[in-house]
Amino acid sequence: MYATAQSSTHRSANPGLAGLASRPAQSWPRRIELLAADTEIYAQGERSGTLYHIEFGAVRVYRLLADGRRQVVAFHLAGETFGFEADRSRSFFAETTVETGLRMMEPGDYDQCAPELMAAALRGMVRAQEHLLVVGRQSAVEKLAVFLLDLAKRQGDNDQIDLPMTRNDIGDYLGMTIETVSRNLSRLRDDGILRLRSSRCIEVLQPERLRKLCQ
Amino acid sequence: MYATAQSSTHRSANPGLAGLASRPAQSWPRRIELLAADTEIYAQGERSGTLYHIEFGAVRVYRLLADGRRQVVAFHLAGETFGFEADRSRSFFAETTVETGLRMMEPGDYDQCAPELMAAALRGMVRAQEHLLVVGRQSAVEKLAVFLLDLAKRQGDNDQIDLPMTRNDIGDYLGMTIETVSRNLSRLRDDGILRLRSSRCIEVLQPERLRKLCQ
DNA sequence: CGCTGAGTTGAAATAGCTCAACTCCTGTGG
DNA sequence: CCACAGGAGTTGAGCTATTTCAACTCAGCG
Repeated sequence: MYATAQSSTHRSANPGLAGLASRPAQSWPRRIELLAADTEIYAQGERSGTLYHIEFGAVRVYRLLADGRRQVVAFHLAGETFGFEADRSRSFFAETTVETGLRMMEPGDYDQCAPELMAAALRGMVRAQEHLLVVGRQSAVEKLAVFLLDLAKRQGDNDQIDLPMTRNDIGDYLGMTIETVSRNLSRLRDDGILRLRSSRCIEVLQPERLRKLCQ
Repeated sequence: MYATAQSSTHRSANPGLAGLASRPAQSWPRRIELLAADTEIYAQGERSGTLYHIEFGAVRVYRLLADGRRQVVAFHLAGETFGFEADRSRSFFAETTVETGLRMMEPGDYDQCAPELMAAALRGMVRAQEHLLVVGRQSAVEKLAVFLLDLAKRQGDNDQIDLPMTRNDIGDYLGMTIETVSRNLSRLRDDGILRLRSSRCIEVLQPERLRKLCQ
């Protein structure tokens, strides 16, 4: 299931920019684990502790309700670190969304409490709370606009956006159905704001108008 | 605007139980600042750093959109600590929802990085992400059930729940309108699950049925 | 005792959901 | 290299939960 890798598709242009702090390279092991798309990294209830640094690819972190409804609480892209938990056991599931290269780190003890870990944890909290505003208080188009601009920024502010996840993932991240995602992307396309190069690649034609949609 | 206090209404029965870790008493100053209801504690953009420990009362932490839509990202009750930020400046607003007693602490430097602060920050992140599931993926009744059970637990699992906030606050916390909050509370009352003793006090008549609603 | 803000209830409007049909990739095997 | 199968995405039509707008009640307070 694992293999050591040095190349893959879906590589992000700009590691280090993104959400959670990137860490000094020497503290991460050399070895990169290559995981296929849709591979489980950890599951709710498992013992927590291990942190992960994404070399390339993307990861969804999510939670489930009993009846299968799913909320993706975060996507993590190349250059980002994830796996922080408050407890000894995982509160969430983590899976790759595309072929992904990971470095793993056993932080020994959280109480060692490196400042960078603290910073990353705090950033994770703020990101989650900002996401709450989007999910709770914005309309479908607004949600998509925020999502796309966030992705664009994390990929180095190209007007070409790579979507390393399905419409289903996006829907479960933004709290809406796959059909609503699709319809509203089409709407943004019809308005001349986006061009849908392929289902996994979007070109932003009018960034200002997209930005205006975020409020 | 401030005064030193030793008593107030809306005191929570069970400090220390709640969301963010309570800290060793000696690290907090003796002095309690008394704030009236709806008093600003800090605003978005202000310099961050200060942490707050709630002696009694309640606080809402929220974010605004340009057009005034509001998302309450967290309520904090007696015994809880709040004020963590990832940045040098505040990402959120914090206000009292009722008359509240606070102790303030300048943590000098976050990089000192006490393990308890790390733990509290991580719990904050997990709470926010769990809240995301509720806001993004649950129906109005389900949201209210989760909200009430959470409040009950934090108040010591009485079947009497004190609501130290308005319907507006609740709606902005759960991502719904004040009318939907009201209608669904009435519905739970009509179903015999709740008794609305007053607009700020709810008695849970059938906890199991309420729990079942959460999925 | 009446005023005011909070909460409740009703009716109509609507954004997003559900169900269903259809298209379009993509990748696999002949 | 092509054909075809299956999954992912799109589009349509009708439905429904929630919102919006409005009227009304109630509790607390000067």
